[in-house]
Amino acid sequence: MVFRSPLELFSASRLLLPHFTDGGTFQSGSCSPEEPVSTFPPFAFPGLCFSAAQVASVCETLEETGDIERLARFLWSLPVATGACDSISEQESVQRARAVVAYHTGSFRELYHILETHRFTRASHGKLQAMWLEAHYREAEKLRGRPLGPVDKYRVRKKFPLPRTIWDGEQKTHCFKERTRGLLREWYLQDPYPNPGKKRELAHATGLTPTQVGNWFKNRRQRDRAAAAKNRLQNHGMGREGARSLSGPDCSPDSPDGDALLSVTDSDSDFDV
DNA sequence: TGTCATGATTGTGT
DNA sequence: ACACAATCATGACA
Repeated sequence: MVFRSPLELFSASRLLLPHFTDGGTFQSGSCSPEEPVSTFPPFAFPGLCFSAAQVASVCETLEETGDIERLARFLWSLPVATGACDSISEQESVQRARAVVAYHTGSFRELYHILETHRFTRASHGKLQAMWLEAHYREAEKLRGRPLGPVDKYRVRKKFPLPRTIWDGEQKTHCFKERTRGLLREWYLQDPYPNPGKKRELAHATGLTPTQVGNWFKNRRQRDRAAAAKNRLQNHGMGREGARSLSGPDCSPDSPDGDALLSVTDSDSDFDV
């Protein structure tokens, strides 16, 4: 019998390997946080002697097909802690496969350890980051006994930042500079619906992209409208005059909803009232 | 931990 | 294509 690939050979030999699903509990190195990362037997199946590259290739194929159970058995069959295995463990695909298996078996301690102690290339970052976050979300969810909202997830991300092994450290700024915001507010008061030319001009003046400028105006209009609606609701009982006086006579005539209550917001009362 | 302010994204209607 | 509402993401404060 000739095996054309390591995967084929592994497939043929799978009957000899442990099936952790039938009655078995595949929880190697997974059930308790204190357990060592790997409890794979030293040489579960000595008949399989793959080169490091072949092992990596099998890992990649099984990971791609999504057959996590087989991937787990294959990893389990690999030798550990012998000289020849160092080069196998060095393969990124092998570590990534171990991480995938750890994730799918709920062995989150093991997953975190793998991700923290091996440097991965950019190509793997997306998937590994998703696993890191999802694992932490699940743990937090279990702890709290209820699904996490966006803010809860944000806090989990803050508490467990991505390790640099799976993240290039690129940061995004969240708030614009005060000078930038001042400029945007000035222009908004003059025209809350700037044309593309004006947007470009403003983008140049502020150092933002035209998209950012557009987003800022969009958000601003939306929040002004929300504040106006809230105001109307509050003033409902105090008579129409009071409510009307808030919007003023020169309320932008071309505004779509006709109630553009410019800049009477909770947040920006500092500059616009 | 709840809540608010603010930048970004998404889905929908015109 | 554009404006909109709803929502997410992030940072800050109480």
